[in-house]
Amino acid sequence: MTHDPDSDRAAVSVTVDLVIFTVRDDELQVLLVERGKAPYLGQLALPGGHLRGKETLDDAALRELKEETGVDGAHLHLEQLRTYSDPQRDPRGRVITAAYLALGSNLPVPVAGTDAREAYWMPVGTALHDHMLAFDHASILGDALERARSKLEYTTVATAFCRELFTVTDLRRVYEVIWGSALDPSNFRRKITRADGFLEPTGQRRIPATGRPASLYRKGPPHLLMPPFLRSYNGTLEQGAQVA
Amino acid sequence: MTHDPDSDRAAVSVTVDLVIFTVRDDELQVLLVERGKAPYLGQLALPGGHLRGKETLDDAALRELKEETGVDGAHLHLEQLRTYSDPQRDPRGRVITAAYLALGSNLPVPVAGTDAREAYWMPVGTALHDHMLAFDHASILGDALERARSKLEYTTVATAFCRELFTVTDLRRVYEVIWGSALDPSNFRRKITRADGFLEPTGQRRIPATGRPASLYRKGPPHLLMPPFLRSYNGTLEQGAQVA
DNA sequence: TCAAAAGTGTTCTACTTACACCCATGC
DNA sequence: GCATGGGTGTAAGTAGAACACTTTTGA
Repeated sequence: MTHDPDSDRAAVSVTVDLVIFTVRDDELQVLLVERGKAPYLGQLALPGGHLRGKETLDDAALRELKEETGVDGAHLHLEQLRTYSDPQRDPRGRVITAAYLALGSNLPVPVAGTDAREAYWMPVGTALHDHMLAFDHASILGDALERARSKLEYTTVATAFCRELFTVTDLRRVYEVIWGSALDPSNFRRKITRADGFLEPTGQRRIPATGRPASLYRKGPPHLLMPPFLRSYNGTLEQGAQVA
Repeated sequence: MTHDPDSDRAAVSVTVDLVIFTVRDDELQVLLVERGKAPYLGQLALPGGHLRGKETLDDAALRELKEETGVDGAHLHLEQLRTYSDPQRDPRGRVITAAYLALGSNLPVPVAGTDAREAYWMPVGTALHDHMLAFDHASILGDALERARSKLEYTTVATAFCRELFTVTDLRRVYEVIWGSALDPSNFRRKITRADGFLEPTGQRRIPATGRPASLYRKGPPHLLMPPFLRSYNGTLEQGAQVA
């Protein structure tokens, strides 16, 4: 916010990139678009676009989300992830990008975007392989994945991946898919049904193909999980980016 | 990162603002500068400056930190907090700012900055009162405070507030000052001396004015605290910014 | 009656909490 | 000695992990 008239201020373009996660086919998938022009022509990239004159980054993220998925943002979780600013990240010039993380359920198979790009859902593991993504998007995607994983520990956002009505088992599958590990059904049920405000009972039930019907719940308001629901102890992992 | 040649791209200036925290006089204090020009002439603000052509935001944050405190960043913790982008946040025009959080110990009383601004350490509680800060800096400072508080739960960054050599009680005071609540000395000691890699014993001791000498430790490498060291249960607080 | 999934109960262990108590130093 | 802070021990309560067991449905 200050004040050095003699410094060489960068002429900067600002974009917003979206990491849109959903759970499909028992996998965590991310929405990617095929680039229609250079650089990285034909390669896959995160959806995104330029910040406009009168909007906040949040506005821009919501607008891009709507353009790419047709979803209006009311029923999904959207949060700012981090801003990426390597001067070399875009060969065309100085472009910094604010990355956003969006978590949703039941997101539509995307239609062609505004400039006729093809968009696809792809498993996150696949997208992270082999320099498949343009720019620094693999790095952004990696950060988003870690953020999603840890948010599942400390908050109730996992419900953002579920439909309007869902069972405890539906929610457990979200955790299992995103954490990549199996959870004990009994302990999971106890934990989250006790956590105040995580689930709202509806009294309705869902009859499965086979087996006992399951109670259906609605998501409660998003909040912190207290106590948190920790992944199994991995040892020592650095949390968050540190500069120095 | 994309691709709408016809959109009205914003002409944006990019700055970096620093929330530099230190513990002085048993209080959490933040470094503020007195603005030397309009807008908000004479008011207090977070130190910061414009992003330059060939640097990352991290580089810019380190540079500003050095300019404001003379500290070279090697001995403190620095991380990106969030980017603030309200179109009205700066009356001069479109300026978005990437806020950084810096945690340090024993930071010097700042000298006059490059453009002869006065800089002060001020208790965070005081700085948050009464619209004292320029721009949206009170909001940034509030976010930084919450980030610092929660990082103390999940990581070992609290040692960033301590000098080279410190006692368990020194570290406990950091937690008490930042969380604003008293902690049981016995349980605190057990918890953090067990946490692998939090503290490195030095074999040295410090003789206090009165009482038994205390063992001196050095900080271990920063990492996640597992299991975390949770603040006492506050109920339901929203963690992190959510857009929709 | 059987398979399958939902849901409950039980035991063991580990961690938190609260607090009593001992230790090492200066005065 | 005694005051002061450093440091250890311990018992009660709570939460997680593992897993046996019961319930409810369709076939």
